[in-house]
Amino acid sequence: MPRRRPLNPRRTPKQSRSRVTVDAIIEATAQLLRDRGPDGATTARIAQRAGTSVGSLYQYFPTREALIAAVATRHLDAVTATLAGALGPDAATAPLHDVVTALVTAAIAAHAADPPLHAALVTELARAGATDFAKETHARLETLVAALLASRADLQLENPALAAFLLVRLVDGLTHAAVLDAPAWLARPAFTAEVVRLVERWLGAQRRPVG
Amino acid sequence: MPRRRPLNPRRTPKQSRSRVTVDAIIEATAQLLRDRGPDGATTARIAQRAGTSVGSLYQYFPTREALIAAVATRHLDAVTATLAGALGPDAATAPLHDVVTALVTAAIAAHAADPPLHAALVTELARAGATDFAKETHARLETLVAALLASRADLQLENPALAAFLLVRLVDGLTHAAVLDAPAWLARPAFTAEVVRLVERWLGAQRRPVG
Amino acid sequence: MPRRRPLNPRRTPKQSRSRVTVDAIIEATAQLLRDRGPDGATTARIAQRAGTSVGSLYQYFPTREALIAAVATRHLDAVTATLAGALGPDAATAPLHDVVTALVTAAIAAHAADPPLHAALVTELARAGATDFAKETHARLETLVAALLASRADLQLENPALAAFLLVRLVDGLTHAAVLDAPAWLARPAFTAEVVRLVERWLGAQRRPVG
Amino acid sequence: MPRRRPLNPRRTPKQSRSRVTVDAIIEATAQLLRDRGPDGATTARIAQRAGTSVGSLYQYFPTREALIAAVATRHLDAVTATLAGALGPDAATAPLHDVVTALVTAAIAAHAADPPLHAALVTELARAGATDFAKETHARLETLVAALLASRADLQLENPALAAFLLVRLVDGLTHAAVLDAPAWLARPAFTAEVVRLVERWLGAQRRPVG
DNA sequence: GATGAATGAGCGTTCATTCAT
DNA sequence: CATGAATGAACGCTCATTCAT
Repeated sequence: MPRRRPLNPRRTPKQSRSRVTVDAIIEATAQLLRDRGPDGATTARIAQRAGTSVGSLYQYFPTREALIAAVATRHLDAVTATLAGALGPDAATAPLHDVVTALVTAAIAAHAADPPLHAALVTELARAGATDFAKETHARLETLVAALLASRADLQLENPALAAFLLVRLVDGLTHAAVLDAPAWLARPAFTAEVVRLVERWLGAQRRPVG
Repeated sequence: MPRRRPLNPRRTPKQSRSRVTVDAIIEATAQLLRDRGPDGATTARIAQRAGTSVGSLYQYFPTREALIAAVATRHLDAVTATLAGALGPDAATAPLHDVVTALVTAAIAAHAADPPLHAALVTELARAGATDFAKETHARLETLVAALLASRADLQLENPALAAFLLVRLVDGLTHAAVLDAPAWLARPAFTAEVVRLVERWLGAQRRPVG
Repeated sequence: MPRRRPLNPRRTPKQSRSRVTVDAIIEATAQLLRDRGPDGATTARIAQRAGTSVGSLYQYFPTREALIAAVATRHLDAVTATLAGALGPDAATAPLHDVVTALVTAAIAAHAADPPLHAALVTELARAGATDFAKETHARLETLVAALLASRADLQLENPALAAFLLVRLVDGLTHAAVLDAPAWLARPAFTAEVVRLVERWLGAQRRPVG
Repeated sequence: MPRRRPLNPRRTPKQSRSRVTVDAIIEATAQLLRDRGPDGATTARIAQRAGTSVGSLYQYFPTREALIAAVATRHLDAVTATLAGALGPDAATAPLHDVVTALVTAAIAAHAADPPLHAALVTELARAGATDFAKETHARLETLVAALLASRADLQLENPALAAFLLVRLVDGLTHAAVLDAPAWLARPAFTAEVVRLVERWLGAQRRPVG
C-alpha cells in the first residue's frame, strides 16, 4: 500500500447522475464486504457490481480506503440515527429503566441488522489508517450519550464523560461480541434483560438523592 | 481459497537450535505486527527480521496464517495466565470487591502490555479462517470465569454461563477500547474504579440472601 | 492443487489493441517453449518477451496452463487444417496411393514445421490437467480420418474406428519420432515412401473385392 | 534449475548396505512418479518414502535428474529384457507371424505393466536434458530389432536400419497411445491382431522370393 | 466524463541443493 | 557416512492505481 492518502471523497457530487453512481459504488462495496469479506472487495469487483468502471470509481474516491470509509460512514450514520431516535424527546424525564431498555434494544438491533457487514467493516477499518475514523464515530456517540446523561436530573455522575465512554463501549462491545460469537443469545430476552439490568444498576446507584 | 490448511505448527522442534529459530520467527512476527500492522507482517520481512530465510519459516509453519495463530496463542496464553494468576487460590472466599478489582486490574494490565500487538492480532484473526481460533480463546476465559462465579457461595446467579460471557466480554471490550482509543484514561485510577464499581454492583445485586 | 481452473481464455478481445497483445503473448509463449523448453516459459519471461506485463497476461488468460492450452490450440488448429487441406475434395475417389501419400506428407510437414515447439507442447500437456485437451485433439483427427476411411467405397474395414485410431497414431508416432530423434531421415524420400508403403499395404489388403 | 550436471550415478556402490539404500531410493522415486506424477516426486518426499534423508540421496545421485534417469534405466532395462526374451532363440527361423505376434504382445505387456510410471517417465525425460538418454534407449532396441530382421533369411529389406526404426517406433507409439488414451482397447484381442496384421503385411510384402 | 487495458511491485509458497553437526 | 535444518532464487498470481482513448 502506498503512502497515506486522504479518506474524504474526492468531491461531493451534486448532480443526480453522479449521486446515483456514487450510491451504487457504496452499495456494491457494502455487498461485497458482506458477501466475501474484507479481502473480497477488490476495486475491480466493486466497479463491476456497481455497473461502472474502475476509472469512475477513482473519480469519486481517491483510494480504496476512502471508499471503505464512506461505506463505514453510511453504516454508522444509520446506527447513530437509530440510537438517537430510540432515545426520543423525553429521554431526560422518562423512567431510567425505559431509557436504558430503549438504548440497549436499539444497540442490539443496530448490530443485528447486518452482522457480516459490521464485522467486515471493523476488520477493514482496523487496517492501517482508519483508526482515527473509528475514534471519531465513537466520539460522536459518546457526545450524544453524555448529553443524555447530563440532561437527567436524577443522575449525579462524578465523571459524565467517563460514564458516557463506558456506557457506549460497554453496550457496543457486548452486542458486538454477541452478534459475532453467540448469535443464539441475541434472540433470547434474557440477554437484553441482563444487559439492561447491568447498566441500570450501575447508573441507578448514582442517583441524586431526591430532595 | 484452497482447501483449509492446518493452523498447527508443522513440527515441534526438540533441538535447541530449532527452538531458537522458531522463537525468533514468532517474535519477529509479533514485532512486525506491532510496528507495521497486519499488512506489514509479510513472510519475507518476518524471515529477515528473524535472521532466517523464508524456507526455514515454512519448515516450521505450514502457512503464514498458522504463524499468526502461533503468535496469537503465545500472546493469549500469557493473558490467560495473568488473569488466572490474578484470581489467586482464595478467589472463592475473598471479598467480592477484592476479587473484581484483581480481575479488572489484571485485564487492564494484560491489554496494556502490548496494545499495538493486541490490536493487530485481533484484526488479523478476524480475517477469514481464524474466527474459530478467537472463539476458542474466549471460550477458555469464559470457562475460567464461570468456574469462579460458581465457586462463590455468596452469588446466586440465574444464568452463570450468560454472566460469564457478559463479564469476560465486558471487561475485555472496555479495556480494549480504552487501550486503543483512550490510553490517557488507563493511567487514571478513576477508570479502574469505575469498571470495578460497575461489575461489583451488577454481581453484588445478585447476592444470595445470607441466612 | 486447488480447484480446477478453466482452460479457456478469460475474454475474447474485440479491440485491435488487445488482439495484438494476445497474439504477442501467445507467440512469446511459443517461442519460449521452443527455445527454453517447458520449464523456461515462465509467466514473467512470457510477458517480457511479449512486451507486456504479467498483469496483462492474466487479463487474458486465467492461468499459465490456459495460456499453454491456447498455444497448443493454435498449433494444432494449424496441423489439423494442413491435414484436412491435404486430403482434398476427391479423397474418397482418388487412388489410395495418392491419398495416403498426401496424408503422410502432410503429417510430416506438420511436424517438421516446428519440432521443438511440438515437443515442448507434448511435454507440457502431459503435465497434470491437460490430458483431456490432448485427447480431444486426437479425437478430432480420428473423426476426420474415420470419415475418410468410411467414404472410400474400395475399403472394407471391419472396425473403422480402430483403423482410424491406429492410422492417426501410427503416422503421428512415426513422424514425431523421426522429427525428434532422427531428423536426418525426414529429408530422405525413402522415409516417406516407406511409411506410405506401410499404410497402403495395410489398408489395401482390406480392399473390398471389386465386383 | 541450475547448470547441467551429469546424469550418471555418483558411484556404483558395491557394498550391500548402500545397494539397499540406492534401490530403496529408486523404488521410492518410481512409486512417487506413479502415484503423484512428475511434479510430485520431490527429493524430500523421495527420501522420506525411501526411509533415508535427502543428504543420503545426494550421496548417490548428483542431481534429481540423475535419479530420474536411473529410474528410467531400470524401467527400460526391464522392457528391453522382456522384448529380447519374447523373441526367443529361434526368432530367425520361426514363422514370421509368430515372431511378430510375440513382439507386439511383449510390447503391449511392457507398456501395460505400469502405465502411470511410464507416462510420468516420458514426461520427466522430455524435460530439458534427458533427450539423449531416451534416444540411446531407443537405439538399443533398434539395434536388437535390426539384428533380428537381418537374421531372417526370408526378408529382403532394402533398408534394414530404417525398417528397424519404423518397427520399433511404430509398435512403441501405438501401444503407448493405446495405454494412455484408449486403455479399453488394450484388453480386446482385436487390437493386438490388427497391429500384428499391420506389421506382418508390411514385412511380408518384402519377402525374398524363395527360390 | 467514462472506460477498461495496462502496470508491476509485491505476495505466499516451493524445492533442489548444501553443509554443519 | 548419515542427517535434516537451512537456504534463497524463482514461481504463479493479485490488485490498487493510472491514463490513453
